[in-house]
Amino acid sequence: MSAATSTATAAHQALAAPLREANEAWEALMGAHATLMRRFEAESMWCEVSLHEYDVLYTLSKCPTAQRLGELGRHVLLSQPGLSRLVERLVERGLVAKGPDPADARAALLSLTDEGQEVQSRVGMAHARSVAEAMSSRLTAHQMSELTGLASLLVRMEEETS
Amino acid sequence: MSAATSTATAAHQALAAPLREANEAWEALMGAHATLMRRFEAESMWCEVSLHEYDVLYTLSKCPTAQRLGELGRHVLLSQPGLSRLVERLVERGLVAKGPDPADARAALLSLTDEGQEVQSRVGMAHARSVAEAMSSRLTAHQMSELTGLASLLVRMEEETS
DNA sequence: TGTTATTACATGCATACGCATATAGTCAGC
DNA sequence: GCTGACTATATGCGTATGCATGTAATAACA
Repeated sequence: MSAATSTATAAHQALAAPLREANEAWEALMGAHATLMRRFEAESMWCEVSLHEYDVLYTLSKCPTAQRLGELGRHVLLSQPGLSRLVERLVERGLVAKGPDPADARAALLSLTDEGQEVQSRVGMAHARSVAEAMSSRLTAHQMSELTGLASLLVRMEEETS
Repeated sequence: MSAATSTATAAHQALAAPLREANEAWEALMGAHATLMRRFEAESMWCEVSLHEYDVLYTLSKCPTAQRLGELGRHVLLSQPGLSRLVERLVERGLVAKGPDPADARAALLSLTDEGQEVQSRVGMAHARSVAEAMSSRLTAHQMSELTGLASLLVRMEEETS
C-alpha cells in the first residue's frame, strides 16, 4: 500500500468515525420505525381509517381549537395536496368538519365531528394497547423514557434551525 | 362524582401509566422519524433515485451475495407487489441485475450492477453526510450510541416473537 | 407418482400520492 | 384604494402503491 493510499485511508477513517455513529443511529431508528410500522399496519383496526387518516384524526383530537390545513401539515408526513385530498375524503365521510375561517377567507378550519371523535377514540384505544404491548415487550419503563427523551431531541429540528 | 365513577377513573389511571409511557415513546419515535424524513426528502440527492429505490440499492449493497425479492422485502417497508415493480424499474434502468436462481426456478436473484453500485455509493455518501449533520446537530456521540442501542432493541421484533 | 397445498413472484385494477400549477384571498407600499 | 408580492388551499396529470388474484414451481403426502 502506497503512502498516499495509507494517508487517504487514515483521513477517511478519522472522518468516518462520527459519520458512522450518526448513520448507525439513524439506521437503527429507521429500522425500529419500519419494524413497528409493519407490525401495526398488519393489525385489524385500520379497516375504518388508514394510518394517514388516523394521524389526521389524532392530531385534530389533540387540538383544543379548530386547525387549518397548513397546521395539520406540520404533523402529518404528507404533501400539501395529499393532505388536502385526504381531509376532503374525511369530510365526505363525515368524520371531519370543514368551515370557513372568519379571520381569513382563504383558510379552512378543520375539526372532528362527533363521529370523528368516536372513531378516533375507538381506534386510538386499540392502537394504544397495541403500541404498549409492542414497546413493553422489548423495553423497560426506564428505557422507554430514555427513548422518549432522545427522540424528542430530534423533533421539530427544522423549526429551530430555520 | 359517584363511587363507581371514581373507582373506574382510578382503575383507568392505574392502567394508563405504563400505557402512556409506551405511547409517548412511540410518538416521539414517530416524530423524530417524520422530522428527519421530511428534512432528508427535501435534499437534492433524490433526483436520480427515490428514497425507496435507494433503500433497495443500499440493502443490496450490504449483501455479499445476490438476494431474492422476499429477502429484500424484509428490509424495505413496501408490499410484495410494490417491491416487485420497484425492482422491475431498477432493472430497466440498469441499476439492478435480475437472474434466475439455479436452486429454485420460482425465485429471482437480485444484485447491483456496476452502475447501481456507483449510484448507491455516490448517493449514499451524500446522504450519510446529511444524516451526520442532522444527527450531530442535536445529539452528542454518547446520545447517538444510546439511541442506537434502544432502537436496535425494537428491530426485528416480529422475527423473534413469531 | 399423482394430487393437493404452499411458496415466490407477477399483473389487473382502483386509489392515493407528489409535482406543477391554478385560484382565491391577504398584505405592503405607494 | 390600487398594484404587485405573498399565502392558503385546490386541481390536472402522471405515477407509485396496495389488494386481490394469477401463474409457475416446489413440497408434502397418500
